[in-house]
Order: sequence, then C-alpha cells, then structure tokens
Amino acid sequence: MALTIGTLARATATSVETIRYYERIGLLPAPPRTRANYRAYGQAQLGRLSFIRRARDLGFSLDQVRTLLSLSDDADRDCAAIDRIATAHLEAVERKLADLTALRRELKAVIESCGGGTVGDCRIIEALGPGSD
Amino acid sequence: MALTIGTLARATATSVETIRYYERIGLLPAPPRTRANYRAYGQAQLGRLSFIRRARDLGFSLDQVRTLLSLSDDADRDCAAIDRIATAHLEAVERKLADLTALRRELKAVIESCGGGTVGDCRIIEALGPGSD
DNA sequence: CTTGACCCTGTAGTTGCTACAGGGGCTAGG
DNA sequence: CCTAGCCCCTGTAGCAACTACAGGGTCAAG
Repeated sequence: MALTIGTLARATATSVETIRYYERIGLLPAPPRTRANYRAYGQAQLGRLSFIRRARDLGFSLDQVRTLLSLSDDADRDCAAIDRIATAHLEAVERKLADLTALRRELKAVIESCGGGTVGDCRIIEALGPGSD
Repeated sequence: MALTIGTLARATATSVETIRYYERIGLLPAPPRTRANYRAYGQAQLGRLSFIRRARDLGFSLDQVRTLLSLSDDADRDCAAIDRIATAHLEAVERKLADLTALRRELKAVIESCGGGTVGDCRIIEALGPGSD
C-alpha cells in the first residue's frame, strides 16, 4: 500500500533527489520508514507533492508554495490571501513577459544589423559596446 | 586618469562586488594597482565592462559573453560564429516567451476561478491539487 | 586627529535543484 | 549459498550569477 520514494517520484514526474530535497527544506513532512529504513509514503503525501509540482509548474517559488500549502490547510479561512499571492505572481509573470518582449525586439535589431561579413564590419559587436574597447 | 572600482561601477551601473566577481572568474583582466593596492582601471576596461553589461542585459549568459568577447577580438574573422550565438539566444528567448505566455494563460484561468469566498470553496487550491491531500 | 567614505581579501549565502561517493537491502537466477 | 543488478540510505559538493557580510586598510576634509 505504501509507496517507495522511486514510485512516488515516477507518479509525480519528480526526481528522487528533489523529493528528498523537499523533505530536507520542510516542504514535505518526513514519512514513516520501513524496517530497512526506506521512506514509506501514503496517498496524502502523493497529493501534497502533486500540489507542489503543479504550483512549481505555474512558476510559484518554493516560498510561495509553502505559504499556499499552509493557507490551504485551513478551509474556513478567507480566500483573499491566496488570491493575493496568485495575483502578485501573475503580475510578476507579466513584467517578465514585457521585459522579454523588449529584449527580443532589441536582439532582433542587433542580429539584423549583421550583414554577414567579417567581425570588423559586424554590427552585432558594434551594437554591444561603446566602441572604446 | 585611472578609474577606481567605485567610479567604474557607477559608470556601468554595476556593483563593485560584481566587478570583482568578473575579475575572479576571468571575464575582466586584473587591472594594475595603485600604491594603496586599489584597482586602477583605464578606458579599455570601461569599454569591456560596458560590452559585458550590455550583453548581459540582452540575456546572454556569462559563458556566451566570454565567447563573444574572444570572437570580437579578432576583427578579420568571419562573423558567422557571432551570428550563430546571437540567433541561438534569440531562439531561447522565444521559447521562454512561449512558455511564459502559456503560463500566464493558465494562471489567469486559476485566478478567475476564485469567487472570493473561503478557502474551502476556493478554486485556486482545488485547481492546484488532485484533491486527495 | 578623527570622521566617514572608500578600498582590500576571503568566505558564506541565495534559489532550486542535480550529481556524486560510499554504503546497505532485496529479489531472482545459477 | 552466492552473486548480479536494482533500488534505497546519508552526506556533501556543484551549478549560475551574483550578493552580503566580516574584518581590516587608506585617504581627504574639517
């Protein structure tokens, strides 16, 4: 009935080392052990790890995941705190998108300036420095 | 005439620690020292550091910057190697943009599902886990 | 002659893992 | 009973690209 760490890893598309790492930093509780000192996980742990992985896939930091987990333990609590974390994260994602979009534009401009000759004529290098190197 | 590390830092919007770090990893050559053992930089170093910062701002890794710097030293070389690095980086940026865009869509869907009640009703938590935690 | 801003070296911390090294256990085949 | 091959254990070190001290030295101004 109990899952070994390898089985849990395959079930959640996580590496065994990552699971042990999550335990070390207190994100996953230390499970009971078998006689051979193997970790023995139950369904609750599988659910918790799935939650963590899904949140990580959505780009939440481990610290945010920790907070989300502790908030989700209390079903009677106001949902606003959770919404605040998610919205803040969405805003961070949108800032990153804007940054990356600007970066792509600049990068394209730099690349297009290259005519294909020698480095001496290449505008990529020129575009990067102020010319005094 | 020579610049102190603090002046160079302000001129390139870099922190003093970062400049020392670049020196330690061999990205910036070790400059001559004053009698007081202070680093004394010239215009060439200013240009080189500007180049590095600009490339970093465009998202190139320090390893790519290292390669770009060594390629740019040789003005007679074919420009294709430089173009290859820049194009590969652009492709990486576009992959990242696609990933972030998908993530934003998912995140928005999760947030919109929250009606504003208690955690028990909150769809954000529900959306994250398989429900068995 | 002291204050405060700067500089020096060296080391340890950050995030989120990943990769060993060096050992033990468990099952199946010979 | 022995061995092969897989899985598990702990503990430590490494990655990128910085950042943040601690504990000192230097220098110009008042």
